[in-house]
Amino acid sequence: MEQKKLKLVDLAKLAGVSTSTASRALNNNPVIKQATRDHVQQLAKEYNFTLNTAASRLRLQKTKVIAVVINLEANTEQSIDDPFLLKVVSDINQAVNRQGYELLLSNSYMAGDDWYGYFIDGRRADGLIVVGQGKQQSRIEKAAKQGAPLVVWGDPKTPSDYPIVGSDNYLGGLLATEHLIARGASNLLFLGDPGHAEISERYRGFKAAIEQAKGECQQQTVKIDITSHAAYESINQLLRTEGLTFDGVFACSDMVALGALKALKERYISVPNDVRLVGFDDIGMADVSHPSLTTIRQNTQLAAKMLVVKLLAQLNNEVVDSQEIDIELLCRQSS
Amino acid sequence: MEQKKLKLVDLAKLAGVSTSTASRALNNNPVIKQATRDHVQQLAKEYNFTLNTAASRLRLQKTKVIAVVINLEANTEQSIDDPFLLKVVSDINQAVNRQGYELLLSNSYMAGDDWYGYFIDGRRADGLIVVGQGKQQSRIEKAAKQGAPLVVWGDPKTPSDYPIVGSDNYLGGLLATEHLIARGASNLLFLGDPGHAEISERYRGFKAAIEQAKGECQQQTVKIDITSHAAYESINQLLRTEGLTFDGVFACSDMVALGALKALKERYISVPNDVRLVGFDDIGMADVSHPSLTTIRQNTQLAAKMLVVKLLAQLNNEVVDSQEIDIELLCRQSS
DNA sequence: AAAGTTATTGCAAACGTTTGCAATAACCTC
DNA sequence: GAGGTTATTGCAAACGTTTGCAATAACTTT
Repeated sequence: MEQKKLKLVDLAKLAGVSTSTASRALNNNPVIKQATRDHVQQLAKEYNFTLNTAASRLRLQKTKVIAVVINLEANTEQSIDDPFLLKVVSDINQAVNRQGYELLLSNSYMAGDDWYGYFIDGRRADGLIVVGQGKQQSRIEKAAKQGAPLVVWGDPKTPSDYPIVGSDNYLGGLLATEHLIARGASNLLFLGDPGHAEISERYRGFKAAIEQAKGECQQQTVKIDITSHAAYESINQLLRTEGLTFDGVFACSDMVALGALKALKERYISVPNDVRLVGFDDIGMADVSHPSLTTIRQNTQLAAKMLVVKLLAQLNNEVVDSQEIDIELLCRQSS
Repeated sequence: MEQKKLKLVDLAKLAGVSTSTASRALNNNPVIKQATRDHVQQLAKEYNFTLNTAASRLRLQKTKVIAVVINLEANTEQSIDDPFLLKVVSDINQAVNRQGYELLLSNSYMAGDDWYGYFIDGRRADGLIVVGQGKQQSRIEKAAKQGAPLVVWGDPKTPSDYPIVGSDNYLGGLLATEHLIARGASNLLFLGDPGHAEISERYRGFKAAIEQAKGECQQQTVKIDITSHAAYESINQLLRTEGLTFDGVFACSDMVALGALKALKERYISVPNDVRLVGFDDIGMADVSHPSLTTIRQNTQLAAKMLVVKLLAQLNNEVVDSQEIDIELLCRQSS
């Protein structure tokens, strides 16, 4: 069953041409006569021929691979299991493939701190997509400074030497909060970690909306890790110690919102009647939860496409900027 | 900033040894004097030296890469966004890295039908982990027959030429259903697609539990795609046309369970009082939903580890079998 | 101190592509 | 049909490692 692997030279022999001709024929090089090209390609199909990518990469000095690295601080942040992040990765995977590249999935465990050395010098990938700005960007900056083709999913407003693609988080926060106010909330709670780049923009939007309301609104902020569990705990805690001191919640992510929702429901606080709740992301669960979750939808599919396009542009030595992706308020039952 | 990439021969020159010695020193080959090894490794660190993996792979004829291919029929099944599948991939990623391998994330879009040719002959990876048996296993079988080192996440009871790692789905179905009955349900509904390998085992467990109950139980089956949306729709439909004809639901996955839960809550049918509900998987949301979801927990972390171990064993020419991973009933509020 | 071991290093070939350049084949033009 | 142009092909080098084998260096032993 297991046959000897066919090499280019063998295929060439079968076709009765030289290796160079075979190579060019496979790559559809127009310098080769059409008939010869067809013949070689036909044989390649017939014999299930595949190029040895290792050899090819060595010779070409490029890999046709894009590395995706998930950039999370180990302890406190969103975990790698966060459904939104995984969705982003999955969308990037699609986008990468559509451009004929392959996707090397990586985390800091393998790559260490020297991303340029590991991926680029090591010829593991031609470029990097970093998912998650994190709180600390030194590794990204270092890689960029060394000249790694690189693009980041994060907050596009952050000034940087490298392009960042992400949602308009400020606008998202603004719209979400305006919506809460419009729905009658006047004691607003922000649930999230303003120390985190993307979240801080959402927080800025939150504050701006309250500002606009000219003192009609109270606000408070509870700083938590970006997990549903932390949200659940902190809302519970808050209700226990202070009682129901708010009637509108802007959660920095849907997972956080769902954690909060659970805590509220357990105490028979009605959403949306007693408390209006808005999340962020529009993960699959937002629609399935009951009440379904009003949220700011991030267009991850478009974002993924832009990430890849911008990365390929860099490989092509073009200069590219950061880009904001439009968001959208999805009004559902929770508000 | 961008310096010329250091090659092994340059590093050797710096160390004052030959390329061969440098190579062996880096690989910690004991034939090289300890002092020399230290010296070379020290220099490598200092100059941030990285081997060119393309060259290395060409020479060694192996890649230290494992390909993960998500094997889903395009149209009807769980989507690639399914949180459980993504969790599995994420756990595999961890396990792969822990063994010093890298992970090439792939779907059938790139690999086409000839996985052996694409991954193995093409020297893109040393072995394959296939996630999802799917309904149709021909591509897997073909790759296995051609001698691809390969291991599958799926239903381990399926007879096969290749090792399958997965949960004891039959037992899971049995436990879930016994639990429903123990909680007083007697009109049971199975929600899922028994045409799918893993689900069919869960279904077998479901039927077995009912059998045990000696005619005390009624049963019905609603065949749906494995998505929360399909579940929501079908429960809605069922309630509309037939009314509440069941008091216990075994959903073939948590996403399905959550979709069902939403439909029930919208009609003010109490879970668990009117209807007891059990899911499968234990995704993150199971705990966050309200009521929290009783479910059969799949130990994906252990499974991922076993998948990788078994794949590496194959690379080592050992013969390996399928393996069942223990499951566990997590009793929460929905039952 | 010569001969025999053993520890350590270096030479050179090989892995399988791609491509610059030279060579040949095919076609024109007058 | 000789000379010129263009279309098509092949030769051979290069990409950067790793490793079998031969060579040398460093010890032992007598």
